[in-house]
Amino acid sequence: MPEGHTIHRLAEDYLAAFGGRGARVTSPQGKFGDAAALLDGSVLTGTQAHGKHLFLGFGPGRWVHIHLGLFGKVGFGATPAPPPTDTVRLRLVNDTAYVDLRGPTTCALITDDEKHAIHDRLGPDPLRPDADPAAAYRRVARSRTTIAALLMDQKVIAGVGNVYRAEVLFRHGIDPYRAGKDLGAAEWDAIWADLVDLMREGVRNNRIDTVRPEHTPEAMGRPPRVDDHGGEVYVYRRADLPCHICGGEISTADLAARNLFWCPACQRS
DNA sequence: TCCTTATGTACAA
DNA sequence: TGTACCTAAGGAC
Repeated sequence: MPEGHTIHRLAEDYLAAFGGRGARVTSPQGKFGDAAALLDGSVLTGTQAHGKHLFLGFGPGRWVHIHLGLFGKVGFGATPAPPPTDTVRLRLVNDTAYVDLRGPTTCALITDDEKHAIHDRLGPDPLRPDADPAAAYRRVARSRTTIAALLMDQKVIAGVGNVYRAEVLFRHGIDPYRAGKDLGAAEWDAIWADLVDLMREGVRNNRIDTVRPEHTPEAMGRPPRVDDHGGEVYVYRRADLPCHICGGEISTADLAARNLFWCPACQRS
């Protein structure tokens, strides 16, 4: 499920299963049909991720741009591929593997120029080696917007979604409603470094885990548990449950049409 | 079987 | 700020 770590993992997985070989390309659902016919039989030459955007390269100047949005899902499997259902927007098949893309916000064949335009409107991505955290901080430091909203703004920082947003603010004891301009450079650097660590682990494990070893259920003498999004977290979707650290109730609120979760006792400043 | 919900974004007003 | 888009799972009836 799609925050930046998922997309970077997909870039790796698409390349591992399909890189360097010709693939059958189809769009059983039809919306990508013309482009699929054009790409059918061509070789996947490289993959890239920037934030929540995935790029599949099929030769020079030909990219499939994928954004999963809220509902998009990707499923890999070994051949023989089952008959596709009519929601499969894009299917790749080779001798050994198939992969189905369903429900993406975007699946489009684009040029180099169009790809550049997408990179240009995205902020630095903690998972990319070329990322410049200072560029993100320049925007944060002059904004009256809350830090919770800024972390979700892909122009400011690319790849952070609702889970990492909530979790990283908890891990740093920061009130989600604090204005960006009131965040110090050292605080930003710490948040960025933490996101790099957390999101790299997310790519490795293909899930979001944010709970430090000393706060796991085992360490705290509670029954083991995995949150229903697939990993172990402090606050995301834990409204009204006890905080792992202080035992107080986790709060939730609407912020810019998304669910915000935080511990008002642990995140006071 | 229907209703709600979701780790997202873009556009209109 | 609200709404539209796309899909699937889980819970209520």
